[in-house]
Amino acid sequence: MKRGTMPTMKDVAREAGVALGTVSKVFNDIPVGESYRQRVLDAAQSLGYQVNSYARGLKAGRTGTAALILPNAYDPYFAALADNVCQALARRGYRMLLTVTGSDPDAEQQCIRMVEQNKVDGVIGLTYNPALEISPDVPFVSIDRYFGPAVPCVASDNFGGGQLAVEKLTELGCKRLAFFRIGTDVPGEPDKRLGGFQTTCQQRGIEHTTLVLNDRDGYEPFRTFLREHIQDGRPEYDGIFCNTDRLAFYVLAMLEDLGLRVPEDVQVVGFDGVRQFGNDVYYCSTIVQPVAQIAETSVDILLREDRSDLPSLICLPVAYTPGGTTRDGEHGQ
Amino acid sequence: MKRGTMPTMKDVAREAGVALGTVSKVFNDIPVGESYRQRVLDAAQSLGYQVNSYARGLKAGRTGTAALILPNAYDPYFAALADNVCQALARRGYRMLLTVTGSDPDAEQQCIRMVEQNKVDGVIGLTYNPALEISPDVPFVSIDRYFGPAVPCVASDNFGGGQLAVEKLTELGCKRLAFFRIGTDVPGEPDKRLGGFQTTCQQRGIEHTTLVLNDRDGYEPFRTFLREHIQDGRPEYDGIFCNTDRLAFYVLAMLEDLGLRVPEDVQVVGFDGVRQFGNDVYYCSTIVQPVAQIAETSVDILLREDRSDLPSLICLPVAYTPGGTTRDGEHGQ
DNA sequence: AACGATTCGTGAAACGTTTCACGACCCTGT
DNA sequence: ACAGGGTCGTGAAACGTTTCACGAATCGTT
Repeated sequence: MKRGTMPTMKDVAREAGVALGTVSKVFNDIPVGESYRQRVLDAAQSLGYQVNSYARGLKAGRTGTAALILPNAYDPYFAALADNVCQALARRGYRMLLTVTGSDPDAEQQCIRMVEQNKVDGVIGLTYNPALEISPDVPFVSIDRYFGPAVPCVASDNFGGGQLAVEKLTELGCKRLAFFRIGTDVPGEPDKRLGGFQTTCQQRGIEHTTLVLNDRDGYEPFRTFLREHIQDGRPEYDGIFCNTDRLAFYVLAMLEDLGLRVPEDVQVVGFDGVRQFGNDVYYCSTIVQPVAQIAETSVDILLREDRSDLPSLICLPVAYTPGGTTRDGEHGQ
Repeated sequence: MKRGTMPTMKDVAREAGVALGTVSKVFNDIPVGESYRQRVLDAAQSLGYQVNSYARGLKAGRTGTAALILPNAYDPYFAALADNVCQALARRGYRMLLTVTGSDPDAEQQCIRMVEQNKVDGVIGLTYNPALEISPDVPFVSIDRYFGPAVPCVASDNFGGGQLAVEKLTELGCKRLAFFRIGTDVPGEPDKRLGGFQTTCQQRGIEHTTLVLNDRDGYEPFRTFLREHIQDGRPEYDGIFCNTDRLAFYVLAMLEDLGLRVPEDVQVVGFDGVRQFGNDVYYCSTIVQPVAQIAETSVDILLREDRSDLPSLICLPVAYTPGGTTRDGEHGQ
């Protein structure tokens, strides 16, 4: 970056014949006489002046940048989040610093530090690290993970999602339901999907079971479960609610391997709302998380002026969407 | 962000009993006597000092941040790019500013401006905007789009990819090949996929045709083409090379609708290497772009010290990967 | 017509770094 | 023992903004 070549506020002030402070005011939307404002704008235009946001950041403390911390950026749900948060921030004139941590606790903590050190105006984080230290110096909004009343958390209505899944599977005629889940056991909001499932099943007297695995168990126990629960060529559990779409895909594959037909023999519902390439077609029936709303709300809370009375948990409504790929009726739901 | 609460270099200097400049040197890896260095480090540790990168950015001109500009972040290829670029930058101690433009030319130009104004150290851009003005003040690396000899471009070997697709389809026994493409006609590197396809077909005397559509045409012409090229229940073109995986998915769906079997009746190869959730399973047979290498190389060139003799175009090797979903053998290839 | 209140542009100080000319100190060679 | 050269820590100046106390100008009131 060539230096000395960029015009500064001082140059603009000289060109416009006004004081330095006046120029500053113009670029900070502080009321200034219209004729002055115009002169400054013209001068800035002709000089090609642009505010140096590092000088601004240094002096004013606000930098116009917020950070988003994600485990990774390739998972479709996270990618959608990154996209929407970026747009929501841009709409408010903010830039987005994206950091992927690989879910490594050290890396995450390091990222938070980097971010503090970088003096971003705020941090939105989706992290499963239970021991994460969040500096009280930087506004923080957590997604999908409740850190306690002091840290605002935005999440889907995971409990309601579990409930919805049960309702839909029931509507589709399923009699016996199974809940599948794999993943690190962390105190995140997504845990509540199980709660919603169980509670609703119990309330309605629906036969059900759950199979919750750790990451290290791998997916095979699901296959074993499915294989061992076939009677007379038909599955004992005719409705399967998977904790994520990803798991749902595996389950669909396993069912096919086992010769079970979807949806004739068994119905499958996932969670997340992973779409094909951003259009409105979903790979499988799923509880869709309102990603755009999550992003918008998080940004909204993050940038709120009055930080004295922030909500501690915001649950956004999910929706059931039948799967329909372009391969019409493939999953049949 | 509370102010006045953060310790500064001056505080560290006082605490350590050294001069301001010495502290600065320690944090810039400029040689300093070991005893001094240790004293500074200890003092910084005990005060919880962190370099204020906005002050650094202001004074030194380097900010430790690079920007990545993408049309969006949800497309799997772009998402993978964002992920890998972020990691590559992090490995070098840089942060990544991500901006999504929605491919709107104005937005893109606006982003470039914002980014200049933000004084990032460099910009990596994937943009199809032919009229984009790139400021010579900021180091720029283009991905997938050749702007001329003055702007370094990193891309997959798209021509080679086209060639590879023809070779693989031929190996699989295909006799007549079709190339499908949809998307804005821009002078990007991906154009060369067509060139590689055609050239190779001609060289080897393989019967072939191409069907290139504009975005506004939609996908239906492909369906029409496929329907009109069936004879005796078998497709006249038994090998289809699609410009992107996305298109390949549509084509697979259309083939199924038309009652044509993959791979018995017709083989399909896509381009990009879209994976399921970051593991090594691909949805369909495809020419895989080396995303990690593209990211690494782009960052490498962007941050190169000596900017006097930069390459103008770097093509990275692609690989053919048979599709295999977890739904074993679904696409059969 | 004169005075107080209000509005609004002014310019210097400060933000926390990096950089660089300077000088203190030490080592070597005669 | 002294001069010359080299090493290395020092501290002031500068980076481009924002902020704020100040004073000039304007307006309304008595």
